Amino acid sequence: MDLKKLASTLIPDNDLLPLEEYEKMYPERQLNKGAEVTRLAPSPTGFIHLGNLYSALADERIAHTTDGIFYLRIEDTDLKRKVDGAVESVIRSLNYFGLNFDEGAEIDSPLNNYGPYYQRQRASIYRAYVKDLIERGLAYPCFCTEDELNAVRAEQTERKEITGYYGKYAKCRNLSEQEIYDNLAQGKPFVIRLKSQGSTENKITFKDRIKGDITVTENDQDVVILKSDGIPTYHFAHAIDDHFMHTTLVIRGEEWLSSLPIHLELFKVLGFKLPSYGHTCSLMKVDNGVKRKLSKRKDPELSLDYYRQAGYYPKAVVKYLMTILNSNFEEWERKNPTADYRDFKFSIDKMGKSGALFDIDKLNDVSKAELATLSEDETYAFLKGWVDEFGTEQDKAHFADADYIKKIIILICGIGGKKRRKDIVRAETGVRLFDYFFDDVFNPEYAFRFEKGDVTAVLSKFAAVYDENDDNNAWFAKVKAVAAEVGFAAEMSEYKQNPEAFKGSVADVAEILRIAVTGMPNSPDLCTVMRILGKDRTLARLNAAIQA
RNA sequence: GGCCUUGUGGUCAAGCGGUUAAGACGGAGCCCUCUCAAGGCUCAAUCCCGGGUUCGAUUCCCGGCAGGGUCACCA
Repeated sequence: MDLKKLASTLIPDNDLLPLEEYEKMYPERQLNKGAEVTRLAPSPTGFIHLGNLYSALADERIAHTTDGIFYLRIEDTDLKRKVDGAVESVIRSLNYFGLNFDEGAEIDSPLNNYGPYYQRQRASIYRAYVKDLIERGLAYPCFCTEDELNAVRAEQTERKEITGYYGKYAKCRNLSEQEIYDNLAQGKPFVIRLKSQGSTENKITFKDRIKGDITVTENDQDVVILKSDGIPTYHFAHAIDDHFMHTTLVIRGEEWLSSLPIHLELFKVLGFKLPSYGHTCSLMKVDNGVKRKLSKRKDPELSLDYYRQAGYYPKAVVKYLMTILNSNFEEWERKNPTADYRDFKFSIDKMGKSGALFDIDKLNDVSKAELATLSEDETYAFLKGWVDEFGTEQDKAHFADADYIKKIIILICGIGGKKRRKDIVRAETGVRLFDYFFDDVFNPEYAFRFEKGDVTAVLSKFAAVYDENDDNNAWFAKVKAVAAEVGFAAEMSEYKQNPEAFKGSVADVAEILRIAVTGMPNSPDLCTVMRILGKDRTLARLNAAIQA
């Protein structure tokens, strides 16, 4: 068979360059020894999720801790799944979480020498190599229809055989020259398949950077490398792109492990050096007692927007992911409490081999700890940002008064005290902590645990002596005095020794005041709350509670 | 089902033939205290099962069992 003729019939393109030219166009990168080139290669199908961020973080950390390159390539070979704006969304999302690309699609960078970074724009490179494979007898056209393929698969399943296009099932593999040209003449659509040289008899031990040694069999499937629309499949594009873009380390989800044999064969027949691979395990969750992979459809917590809406501090999400990615990260952080997480020596060897359950409790803990490191200005800026986007109209109005809000932040976060408070876990719930400082949303439930007469006595007696200029000691002395007057123990120690002798304790008196002023039995330092509210509103609330 | 892969407290996990089997989150309790939060202290809780190998297995081997992944002209 005249393979040269077949190749130019199948791939008639006249804009293809000799293969050496492509090699020259994409020379070796000039990087330091040990520098890793990693990439995020999403399909523009929609929005990036937590799983993507998880592996992107590994990519980004590895590249940037080795003085390497982290780039963005768009795998848009499936036109059916393209969504407008997806690329910008990916970049924006990653930036929001503090990850930046050095190079790639839609990235403004002088390093963009390995593009185009959209696969659809790289068609001629792929086609040149497919053509070469055909000429070398390593690829062939296949005219099988979808129905035929489905029928074969059904038959294979029936007989409990391995499904796919291989061996005796590879009908078009041995088509005669005449049959091929007849089919072509009839205008039948075709795909190009790899003529696999492998055999499942042969085992290959492969070293994965995350999973360690993995035993796989050689590929024997005549996989499609060029689809009928002339665009390559993922497998082929992966081999070509990661070769020419000089990716040194491919980090991707473990769902790719099963197609690794295909990639191994592709790199081999193409004569390319194999990059190293690290297959990450998926984030899991427990659903009805069953552990399963986090799903885009079923699990809102997989969406990155979920975290933005819930008001998680972006760096907290990243740090949480770091704790799963490298379990020694937390220990390092305890030893270096003020260091930037980027100073941590990220190591691919420390990455876990099995899928971690997504743990919202842990995230919450990381998040509140992270928020507790911010100044009042930073806290204000963060909460304000959330309020502007997701808050109610009242929230927006409240947060317009920066000075007032900052006073509350200093109280709620314990800024300036010995120990920071960690009341704010995330903005969505944290903003609610401000509500009782605003009359328009203050809506107390007076759940007093004492007799009306005692409550009224406490409230009115305290109102009579309250002075907003009192410091905490003076203030508390007055609370104690009121307690004593109404038959409550002024000292906790006295009360504990002899509880029956009193109606309650000074703590209960404080509770009554607190409920009247904040509407809740718990709050941060009441004295400060009153001072922030100011004398008039404090007294008004005290009186309102008496009336109620 | 075939193939690949994983299996240490509820969760994330150190551990690499001999350990009282770290630590963190979560839980319980105590202390502190005007409540809450924070903080300090304490407690409960783990090596999937069965065979080997070995003086000795959580660690090595084999077999079960259980989980996960994957079997497209999607990536």
